[in-house]
Amino acid sequence: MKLVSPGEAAANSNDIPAEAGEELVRIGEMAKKYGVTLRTLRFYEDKGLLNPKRDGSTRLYTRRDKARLKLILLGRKVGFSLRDVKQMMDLYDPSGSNTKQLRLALDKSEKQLARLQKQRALIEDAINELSNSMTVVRQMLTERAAPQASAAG
Amino acid sequence: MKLVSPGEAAANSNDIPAEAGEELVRIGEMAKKYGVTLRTLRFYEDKGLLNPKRDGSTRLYTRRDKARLKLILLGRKVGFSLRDVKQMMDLYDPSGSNTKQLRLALDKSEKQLARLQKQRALIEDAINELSNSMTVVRQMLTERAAPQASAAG
DNA sequence: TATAGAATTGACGTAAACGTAAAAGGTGCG
DNA sequence: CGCACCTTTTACGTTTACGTCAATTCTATA
Repeated sequence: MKLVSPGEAAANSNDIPAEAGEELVRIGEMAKKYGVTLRTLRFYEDKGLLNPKRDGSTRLYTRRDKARLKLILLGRKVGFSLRDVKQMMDLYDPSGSNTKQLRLALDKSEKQLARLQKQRALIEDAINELSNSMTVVRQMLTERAAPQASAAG
Repeated sequence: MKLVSPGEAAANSNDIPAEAGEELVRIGEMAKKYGVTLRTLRFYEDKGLLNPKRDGSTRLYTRRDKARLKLILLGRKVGFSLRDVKQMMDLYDPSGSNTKQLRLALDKSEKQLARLQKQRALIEDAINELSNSMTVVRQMLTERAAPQASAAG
């Protein structure tokens, strides 16, 4: 079974697999395409997030795997754990309305949004505290002559 | 050697240690006072951030330990690692102007501030992406009747 | 055919800041 | 006197998402 040679994923030669049109790529291509490492792809698979076909032992990623990977990456970007992502994806059923999946996703999203907002607040707090401290330190530096036991000991 | 009995740290009885005025507290008091666990205090000590006296094997925290702990907690609040905190505190010299310490602190603070601002940006990004996704999902839910292969598979 | 470049599985390592359990020694109090 | 409570040290466990070998096999190409 031959497939697109590395470096010309689009320009397919002859000798196309069984079903035409299926854009199969190997792990190297896949990794480059989405800016992740091979380790990451194998890890995701190990965690049940991806499920590429095999040609012998070689992984072959399909269109579906790409879609799923995109979702994973989006999920991670917005701060979901891989577990969460998996949970949501596992609910996908191509032959239904996926109401449950969508509800779960929405539910998790609301919670995640709350977490993110909380985090933002914490970070802004930290920024303020840090800025204040910096002002104090700068002060101490400009008038460095008074070895006041400022704090540490 | 007796010390303040648990529950009345301020109201000192007689039988004060050697040097008067030294408010010695044991680990339990200390932990309650600063809202940390015993484990945390021991951990900080193990990492060289605290250095309480001992009465036999019992830890006795002094005023200095309290000042240092305050600094540690502030440091953690603004996102410094314990290593950073230690590095800065280790430069403290009660008999000097501590210019080096202050410069290091300022230097680290600037970097940390940058990191925090970057994080805030990332979080805001995430919040936006997530909000958008939620809008889409809500849409799909209200008009759930079109089992479009939205994404996952 | 030789060799460089992919790919595979397996498995330990990492980072941070503690949590938690175990086994045992001190201490005040009723 | 005995129990409850505090403290000690030691040391493995936790969490998350991979990184980093290692040893081996496959494959493409000159």
